[in-house]
Amino acid sequence: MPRPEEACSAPVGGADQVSRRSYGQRCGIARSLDLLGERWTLLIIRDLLVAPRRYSDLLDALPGIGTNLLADRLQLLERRGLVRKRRVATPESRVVVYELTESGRALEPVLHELVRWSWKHLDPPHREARGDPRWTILALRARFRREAAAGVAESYQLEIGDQVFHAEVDDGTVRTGEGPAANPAVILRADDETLSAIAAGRIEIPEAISNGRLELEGEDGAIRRFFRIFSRGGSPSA
Amino acid sequence: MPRPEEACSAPVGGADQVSRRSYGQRCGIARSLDLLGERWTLLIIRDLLVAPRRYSDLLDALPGIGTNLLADRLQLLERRGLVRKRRVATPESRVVVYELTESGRALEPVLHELVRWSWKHLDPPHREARGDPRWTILALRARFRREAAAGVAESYQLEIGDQVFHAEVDDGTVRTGEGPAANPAVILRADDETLSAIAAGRIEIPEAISNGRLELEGEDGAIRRFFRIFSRGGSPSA
DNA sequence: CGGCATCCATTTTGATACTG
DNA sequence: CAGTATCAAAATGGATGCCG
Repeated sequence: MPRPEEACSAPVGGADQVSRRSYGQRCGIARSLDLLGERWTLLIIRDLLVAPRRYSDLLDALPGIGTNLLADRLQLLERRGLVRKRRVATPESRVVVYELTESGRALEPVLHELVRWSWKHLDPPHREARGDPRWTILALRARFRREAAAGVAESYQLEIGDQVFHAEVDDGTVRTGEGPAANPAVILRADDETLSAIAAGRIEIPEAISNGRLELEGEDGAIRRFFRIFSRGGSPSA
Repeated sequence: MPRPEEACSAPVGGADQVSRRSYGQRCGIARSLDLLGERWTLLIIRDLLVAPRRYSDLLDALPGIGTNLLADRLQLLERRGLVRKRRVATPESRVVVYELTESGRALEPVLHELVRWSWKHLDPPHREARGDPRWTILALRARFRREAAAGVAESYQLEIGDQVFHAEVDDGTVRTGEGPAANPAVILRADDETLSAIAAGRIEIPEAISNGRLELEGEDGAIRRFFRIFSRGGSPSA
């Protein structure tokens, strides 16, 4: 006997599988998870949130995923309208990058809440866990407090391990990205483990500085602003 | 060759499986998904958010889960510290209920963001999808705006289909639950499909009233307050 | 009955090999 | 580099059985 939910799945595409498992519930959470609940999906979105990436970049950033699964997830995400595949013409050859659509980018608040939850309610990560500075940038964004950034317009440079990122704050908004900042008011240097521990609130800034694990360059006022803007508290619900 | 992540999983319990799949990443999102990413897990938490429930209640609310999986998920959630099993002594017999721990309840903002995302970025649900008024109550909570509730202290009664719920607003906080409100300033009556569509912003309130799909009792001022408090906008990120 | 444990058919997944 | 193809291992879904 065929299950009722599958009976009338709309025949949208061509050689579409008939049975992607759906919860079949009239509930925003269940319906979101119908699209996002499979393994790896949200992690792909996480990695694309920082910048568009190529297939092989994603493969590197997601150890264990397996080439077929990555291809499958990207196709699904594309059909679901969360990811777009774009051909970028470089001098030598044309490259394909995957980038988030607006719907995909709109998942950032969901991921912020997950990160915040992990800070408060999970044990510290295992030492052998793999890190990536881009994930730490996302954690930084989860600490962004719009109110504290009102009226501020300056940029910060973050040197995490051997990679350089920037955060441009402009009156209640942030934009983060790879590469150096144009005219940074603060330059922050730390290894990824240190900075992610600071973001999670597991170590204090003065402690990290005196340990030599965190280095800061810039005027005192700007440094204070930076830490006020990227400080904890943003959670809206009680 | 054994995978590195599995090499040193702490031998916590007794007959614990060695290999629950972990992403093995130093990233709050990945680590949260290590605990929450399996199928059904977040839906169980969703259902427990409204009120503690028994095994068979959950089985009813989650069609398709299968008895073994529900038992498995509940055990996992208990070991992970998100769910607590409690024996409640009733006159006739002792009953076991599952309830969220504080860490479990702390996931509510994550679920709110998922619901909000679904409103904006998903197509309307299929007509044959199964609904449950409790999910609609959660959607209502996702619309709660603390600022609009500042200084307000009154309660509302929601009659969804044949079930009755209450929402008590008290100066920037809400408490929702099953059963009637003590002294409701507003009584709202609608079927679940209507109210969930209103919550998602798919139909307007005046339209629903003139269709006879939504009924409101109470003073005009209180009704306006209700819809101001439970209105859209709460998303903190840009 | 409520609360699982067991068995088995399907799906998903992980890992590797292979191709344009 | 950007994927398919293939196949073994694990997770899931469904039915059924057990036990206070």
